[in-house]
Amino acid sequence: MKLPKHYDPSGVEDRLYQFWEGGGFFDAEVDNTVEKRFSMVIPPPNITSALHIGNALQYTLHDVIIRYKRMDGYNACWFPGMDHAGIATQNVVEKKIREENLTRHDLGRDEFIRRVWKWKDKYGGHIKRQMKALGTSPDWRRERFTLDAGLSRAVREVFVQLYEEGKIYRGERMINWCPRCQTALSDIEVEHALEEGRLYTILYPLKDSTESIAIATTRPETMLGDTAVAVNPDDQRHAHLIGETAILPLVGRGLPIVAAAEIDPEFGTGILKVTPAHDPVDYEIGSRYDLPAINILNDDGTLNGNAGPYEGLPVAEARARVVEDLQATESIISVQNYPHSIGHCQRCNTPVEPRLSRQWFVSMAELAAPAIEAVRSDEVEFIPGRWKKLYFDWMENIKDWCISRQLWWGHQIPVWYCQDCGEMIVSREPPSRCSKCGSDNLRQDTDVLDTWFSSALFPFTVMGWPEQTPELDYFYPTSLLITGFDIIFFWVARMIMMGIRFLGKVPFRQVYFTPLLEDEKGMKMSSSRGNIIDPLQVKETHGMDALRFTLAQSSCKGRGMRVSMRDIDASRNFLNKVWNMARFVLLKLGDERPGSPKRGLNLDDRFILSRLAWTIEEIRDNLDSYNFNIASERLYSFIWHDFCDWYLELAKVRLSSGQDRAVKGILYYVLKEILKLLHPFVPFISEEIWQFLGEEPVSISIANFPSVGERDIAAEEEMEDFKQVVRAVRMIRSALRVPEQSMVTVLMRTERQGLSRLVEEKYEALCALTGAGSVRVGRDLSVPPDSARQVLSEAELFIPLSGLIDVAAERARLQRACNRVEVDLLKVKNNLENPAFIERAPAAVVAKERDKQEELTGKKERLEANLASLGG
RNA sequence: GGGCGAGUAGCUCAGCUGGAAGAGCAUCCGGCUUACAUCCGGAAGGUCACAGGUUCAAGUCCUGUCUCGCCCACCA
Repeated sequence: MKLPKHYDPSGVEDRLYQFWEGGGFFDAEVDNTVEKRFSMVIPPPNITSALHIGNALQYTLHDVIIRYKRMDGYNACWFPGMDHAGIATQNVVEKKIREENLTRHDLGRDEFIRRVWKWKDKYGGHIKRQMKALGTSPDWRRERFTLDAGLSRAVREVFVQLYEEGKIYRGERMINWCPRCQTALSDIEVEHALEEGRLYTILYPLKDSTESIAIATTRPETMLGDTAVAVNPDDQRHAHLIGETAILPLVGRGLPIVAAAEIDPEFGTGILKVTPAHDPVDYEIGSRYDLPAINILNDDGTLNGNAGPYEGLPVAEARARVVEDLQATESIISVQNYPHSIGHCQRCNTPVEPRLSRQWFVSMAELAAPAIEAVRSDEVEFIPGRWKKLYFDWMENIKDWCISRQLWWGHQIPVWYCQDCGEMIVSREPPSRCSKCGSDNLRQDTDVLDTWFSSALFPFTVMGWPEQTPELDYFYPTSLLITGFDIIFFWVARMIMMGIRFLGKVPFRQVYFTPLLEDEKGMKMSSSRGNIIDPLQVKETHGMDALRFTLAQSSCKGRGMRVSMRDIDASRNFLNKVWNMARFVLLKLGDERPGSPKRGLNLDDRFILSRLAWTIEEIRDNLDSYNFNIASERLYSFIWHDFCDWYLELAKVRLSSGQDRAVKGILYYVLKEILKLLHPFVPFISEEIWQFLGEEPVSISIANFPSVGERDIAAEEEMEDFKQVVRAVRMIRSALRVPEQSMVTVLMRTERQGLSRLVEEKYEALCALTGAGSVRVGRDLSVPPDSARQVLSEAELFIPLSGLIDVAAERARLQRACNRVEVDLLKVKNNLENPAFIERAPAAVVAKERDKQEELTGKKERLEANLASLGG
């Protein structure tokens, strides 16, 4: 059986995935006899998700690491799962039933939830199939869903415990309300964006006076909820107003004028209208002075009965009408354009309304303290470390977390209210009767919990908590979390807090934050911008390995990484190279499967083994430190430039002369090592080739990851010399347009023993790799006067030219080379003529500088002589 | 208003603890050389954003400045 000429991923990938899954190669068992253990939990994708390039990146990096660890002898487990994604999923299903002209209210809660589950079974979890297409290797048997029975039980357990210790409470607070989703949101679910708005300055008359005060606002309609006016007590212009009463235009309500230090006298007129029910600052002031809070909004964002004649209008319309009416009474003295920041719902981008509302909250400060310490002490290590600062800034000023959502899809809050006596019962399981009055007329709180509440528990609930499972003993804390920095507050911080609180241990030892994906112009990739790369399409055209390799190779430590189709083309080309390299080796091997030779190694062998050793070391180091880009670059350049460009080309010569026995063994050995190194990055193609080899183990996914060998620096340096000779001959031939067919004699004059010996030893290879017909080496060669000359570090090459060369071009080239050398020489001279340098620089550096000077001087002389010989 | 990150070849980026500017793509020239034209060989291309400073020595360390990107913040 021979490898086909081109690697065709389609067909291969799916077949291999089935082979892996069927063979249980990704499964991990608790095994206390194995000390080396490694675990990760997936950032659970939403059930509504389709695989986009962003999660393709994250899952690829997960998979590189987990496969590497698995091969490296770790009992490595990757726990998969999915998130019920409260708002997102509910929105999708609501949209769907809208096609039947139904709202969720038409269906009722139970029926609606039944529909969502139905939807989940039918359409949800595409992403799981897509993760398989990507080649990811979690232990699928351990998959959990945040809303399944076990995790729901854990959620109730956590809720009740936090409630019992007073960390969860219910209260009326200023929250963010999305009028479209009709639910409360937490502060971090609000995204601020600068929008063009207007600043209106409105006159409020003073009671018992003919005077008015001017107040600036961007939201005139909220005046309907005004219950006071405030000024800064230190503001000389306005302090005298404190204690007086202003009259609210259009409404006529009297507003006490109070003092508030938070008012910036520089802004607007320095006077603030106070609307306690619809602004966080106003709420503060309101509660200080015990002012009434008048809510003017319905849940859907229209104005309510408190707005009098404006009742029923949406906010925007109400604003226009209020402005109109104010203008009619000439109460508006100025309107100016004023761009300002407006909060929007993260899910539906509707402007949110700050609003006073009765909700459930988690008190965070106490939970945060040990979580801050855990990161400060590197018990949880952040990589890159700069994200620590962001974490600390947020955690040290953490606000209470609004966890109740007025949705139906989610974990319903485990609180019941007695309809008879009003008692509130917080319980893990539904109570049958009221603990106070014994009534069975109980009703559960209708709200559900923020989706992130259950996500925060995922690292331990995925292992079966609150049961004391062997998995928790063995795999918790997990070793590593890989995620995006955009969910550092939503998820990472909360997991750390909950892990410490409920398990007494941090949930993970390290967090690697991936960069965010950008297109080739540096724009954030998003479907709305239309600049995304669709992984499934790439699978069709290039294969998933090409995508995986590109993503790993682009994953730098910056904030963003740019990826374009060109990069994926380049990866595809690389994999084609790998394929053909394997094809070549197998072609030469036939049915042989030689062992790796220990004796009879020549320079080429020693060179490639040494480069391999270095490459393995680099890959291990860089994977261990999550420098995926460097690891992939090292692998790429070893395979392509060390192995294919040099070792294989040299091997051809040796194989054709039929003299070398070691070469086949080395070819085969290095091929296998390369496949193993490749496997974490490009599992499909490496497995496919491995299967052709018929090697043990049956899957490369459980082969041993290569271990670091000894380097042979001398061999690498000697080979470097040889490469330089080859390159010099090629260059001079190319520059002078010596046709490929015409055999030339290269004369090499060198003082250096090593070089001439090398040329003699590798004479055949030198001719083969350069197209030279013959090479003569010696100190005193007689060089024909019309020779073209190439200067090597310690030698000169001549090609006798009987025919024509482009003298002018060659002279220009030499002149440029000469200039470059002169610049370098000048720098060296400056150093050496500087007494301070001689005195203070380390001796080794000074010696090196002297060597450099000698070398450059020689080079310069030769170049000049050469130039002269061209008649320059 | 604070904070973070980036500015190195036409493009995307390496360059770790300071000691002769690197790679890949793109470009140009030459090649179907017994695995690969998704390839091979060669070349060209850089005041390392700017200005100071520390040092014998600065993409590399320090201080400013500019440009871009992204977070956070209750100036209504």
